[in-house]
Amino acid sequence: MTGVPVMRPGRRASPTAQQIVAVTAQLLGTRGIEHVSLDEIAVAAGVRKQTVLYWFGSRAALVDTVIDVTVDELVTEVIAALAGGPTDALAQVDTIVVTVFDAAVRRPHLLGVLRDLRHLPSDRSDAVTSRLRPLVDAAVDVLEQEMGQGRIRRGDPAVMVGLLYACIGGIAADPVARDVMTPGGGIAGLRRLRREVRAFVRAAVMNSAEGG
Amino acid sequence: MTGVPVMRPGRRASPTAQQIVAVTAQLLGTRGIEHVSLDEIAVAAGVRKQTVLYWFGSRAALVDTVIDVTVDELVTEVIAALAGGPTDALAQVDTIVVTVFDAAVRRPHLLGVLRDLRHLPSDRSDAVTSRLRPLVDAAVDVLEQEMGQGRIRRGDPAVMVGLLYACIGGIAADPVARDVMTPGGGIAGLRRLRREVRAFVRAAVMNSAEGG
DNA sequence: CAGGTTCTCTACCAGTTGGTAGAGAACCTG
DNA sequence: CAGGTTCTCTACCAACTGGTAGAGAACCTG
Repeated sequence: MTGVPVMRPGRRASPTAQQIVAVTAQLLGTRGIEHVSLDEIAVAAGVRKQTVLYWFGSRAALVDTVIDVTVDELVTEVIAALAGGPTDALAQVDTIVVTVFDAAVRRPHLLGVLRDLRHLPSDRSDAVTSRLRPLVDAAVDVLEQEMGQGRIRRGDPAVMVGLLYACIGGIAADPVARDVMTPGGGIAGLRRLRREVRAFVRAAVMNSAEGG
Repeated sequence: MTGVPVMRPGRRASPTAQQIVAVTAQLLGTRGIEHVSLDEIAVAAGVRKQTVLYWFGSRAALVDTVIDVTVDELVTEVIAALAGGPTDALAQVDTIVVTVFDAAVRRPHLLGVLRDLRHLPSDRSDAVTSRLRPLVDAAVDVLEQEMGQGRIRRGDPAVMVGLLYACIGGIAADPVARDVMTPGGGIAGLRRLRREVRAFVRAAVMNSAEGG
């Protein structure tokens, strides 16, 4: 009987706990998962360190919660965008690009958390992979189907999905890539960048013989 | 007059110092720049912590050296490959993809170090960007030139370079992307992955109206 | 009022970190 | 032999880390 297993059993949706998760997501996503201490989290959340531990039991448990919440947020957003958009593959790829791009620019911590997974124990990245799995599988299905109809360039659809993720994620969370691309920056730069990314991805995925 | 400014003034190419740099590059690149202690570095290099500090003065100075050496190594490799290959843009892009891909697979720490820059002070990533600058500029020149001749899809060449980097770097150092793409793994998987990446990048960059 | 929930407070712990201090031992070179 | 270079040794330091302990104070609910 470990007193507090992962999270306080009572109301898990306590405003305080939610506030802690939100603040922690921000901090971990922007500064790096392992580069933020419990004290910093507590201060940023306007709470004492003991309150953080009261709700989550340990730092690791808090990090786990934050990762899960963050991934779910991203997945939910993408799925919602897909549901409200057109159904042909090229347009859907475009929808994903725009959705993730905007999310990455407006709330950089979303992809920042994903980026840091390589420094965490592998069971953590496995957990994230499994949460992304339905979305990935759906994307693979769409690509495969449209490959059969000649609208999408033939190739391994899973690799295509991975490369799409790398393209979009790279521009958001990688300072090297970002500096190379947008020396100036600013809103106009971002708009132009988004246009370029869309064109790049479209060209990479499209079957050039068709010209869809 | 601070006794030891950055590195011991004597023979900078001391075998011991070189060994320390090599070992540290491995460790930092695979485990994360901030996740390796001086003691671990010393043990891995077969040396005492004081010897590390004797040569580099501080951990930060050692990290700086390692980053510089690593980036230079990567740049040198790419430039050498470009010099020995064909001169048309599409083939050169392909050469870069293959070179960086192979480097990333065989010596993952090369891109691993680049990946971690976002957790370091910005002057560090600026230093890296400036070291990459000549290579980036050369690539931009090539792309611009071939855009004019219609062999490369029109667009912002700097963004294209950034996206190429993101594609290749992403698949090498990102466990999420990698798991998505190569659930099996193995040498055959890597070979197939490389083929897919080449095709993806080629399609993204090529002017589909030509079919080069 | 009783009792649980939520949260703060002070105080403390052991472990790890980067870094310092200073002496001494090999080793090579002039 | 003298003197510098290279490296090890023991010992220590302050700062910070995640985490514990236990008391107490608000607060709401029955």
